This record gives sequence, structure tokens and C-alpha cells, in this order.
Amino acid sequence: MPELPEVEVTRQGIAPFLVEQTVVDLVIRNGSLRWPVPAIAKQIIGQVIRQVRRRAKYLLIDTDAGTSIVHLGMSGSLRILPHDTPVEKHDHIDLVLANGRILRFNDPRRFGAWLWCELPEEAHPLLAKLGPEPLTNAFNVNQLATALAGKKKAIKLCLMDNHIVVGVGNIYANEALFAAGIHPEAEAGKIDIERLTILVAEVKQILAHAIKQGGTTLKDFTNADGKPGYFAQKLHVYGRGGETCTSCGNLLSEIRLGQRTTVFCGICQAR
DNA sequence: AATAACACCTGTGTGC
DNA sequence: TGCACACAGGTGTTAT
Repeated sequence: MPELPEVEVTRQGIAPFLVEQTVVDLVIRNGSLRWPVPAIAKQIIGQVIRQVRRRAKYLLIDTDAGTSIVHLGMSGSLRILPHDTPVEKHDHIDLVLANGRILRFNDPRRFGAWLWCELPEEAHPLLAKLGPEPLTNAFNVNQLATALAGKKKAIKLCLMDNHIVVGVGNIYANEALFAAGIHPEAEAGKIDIERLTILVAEVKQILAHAIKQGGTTLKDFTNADGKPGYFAQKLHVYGRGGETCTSCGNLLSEIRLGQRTTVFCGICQAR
């Protein structure tokens, strides 16, 4: 489900209900996620939540004793609900708060994760090797050009590589390349600096705009209040293979790159 | 070292 | 109606 905008929308939605709250319980109904939810995750019980941060697509729930590392995978969601809300299918975990609310983790495919890490979490293996955040100045054309130098694989695969830049998944990789006029199969190391400059700007612009729109709801993404995102209405290529290009009217091409559906305009994104 | 393929899992849509 | 299959917003692990 979520790429960076959806995770950030989730963070913004849940944070006000969590910060400064005491955790009363952690109910694990099904700890069989991508990795087993460790027993030590219950260390959060009795702690006060200090802040809720995001690194890449990971949500970090900070307490004085440690940090819960939560990932939504492909189909995960987090909702703030009254503590007595009936449990539905795939409601795997509840973080129970002293204020009578719960943070409920639902994830049909169970590709998500709920881990625990003693500070500092930057050293955690999952987070240690991540590239720069796309919405910070650490992601810029110099950094990108350096990271892509000599790379022979397709630019789209590089955009989706967490070592190069985090948070850009299949939807926004397609959209950013269309906006920048770059063919998704273009050899990453051979793209000129002018194009890369545009690409960096488009990645930032598209992600920021998607966050403002509440994220992209393709099927079932909702924010912490249960409301969908509206960015899907602004998608130019994702999910539109065979339809007409919004810029030139040409029929959009659809291929597979790295096992992921890739859509582009052969005219606007010529090699 | 870099790249490509596979793995995890459930739900949904399509075509027969 | 049933069944087989392809595909879905991610990413760590394994193989080439």
C-alpha cells in the first residue's frame, strides 16, 4: 500500500494521539509478520511515547527505553480507534494507550514489520544503510549523480533503490520519470546532469504534493481517520498503460522492470 | 561488486 | 459457479 507519502500521512495522523501518552499494553494477536514480532517489543509497555518519526518508509515510535520500528509493507495500515473497537480480520496488533484509544495495526499480506530497538536506532541493520531522505537537501543532483556514476542498470530501478534515495516506490518512480521526460530503462550512469537536475526536482515536487493530497488511494489506503488520499486523481502514467498520454496523446507503453509494472510515454520519454 | 530473481502472504480480478 | 492464474503500494535474501 504505502510509499513515502502514505507513510508520512499516517505519521501525521497518528502522532498527535500518541505523543506524551503512556502505553498500557501491547496486544499481539498475530505476530507472524515479515519477521516474528519479538517478545521484547513489549518493552514499550509502561513507557511514555516521546515522538513519532519517519525514516524512509519506517515509522519510529520513540520512548525513553527504546524505539518501536513499524513498517506497513504492501498492505499495512495504522488507525487510531476507541479501545473497545471490535477486532476485524487482519487486525494483528494493538498499542493500547492510557487515554482510552488504541493504535491498531492491520495488514492482510503481513509483509509489514513491528520491531523493537534500543537507542540509537540509526545503528539498526534495517536503517543503517539507507540513502538520503528525498525531501531533504541531502537528496540533490550532486549526490544523485555520484550515486549513479557507472551504473548500468535502468534508472527506474535505481530510483527505487533504498541505497540511492529512500521512499520512492513503484507509483512515484513512474510518475517522476514521466514528469522529468526520462525513459525508465535509460542507463542510469549515462543520464546527463540537466536531466538529473529535473528528476531530483520532480521527485521532491511529486512526493510533497502527494503528501498534501493525503497520499494515493488506489484501493484501500486511508489515513489514521479512515479517509482516503486524493493523489490518485493526479497520476499521469501509473495504472494507465494503453491509455493516452496526458501531454502528447500518444498511447502509453507498459513493460515490466524488476518484476514491477512500468508505464511510460515513448514520445515524451524517448531514449 | 553489481545485477537479477526469489521469497514472504492474502485478496482480487480475469479468462476459461 | 468453480478453478487456475496473474497481479498488487515493499524489500531483505539468495543466486548469478
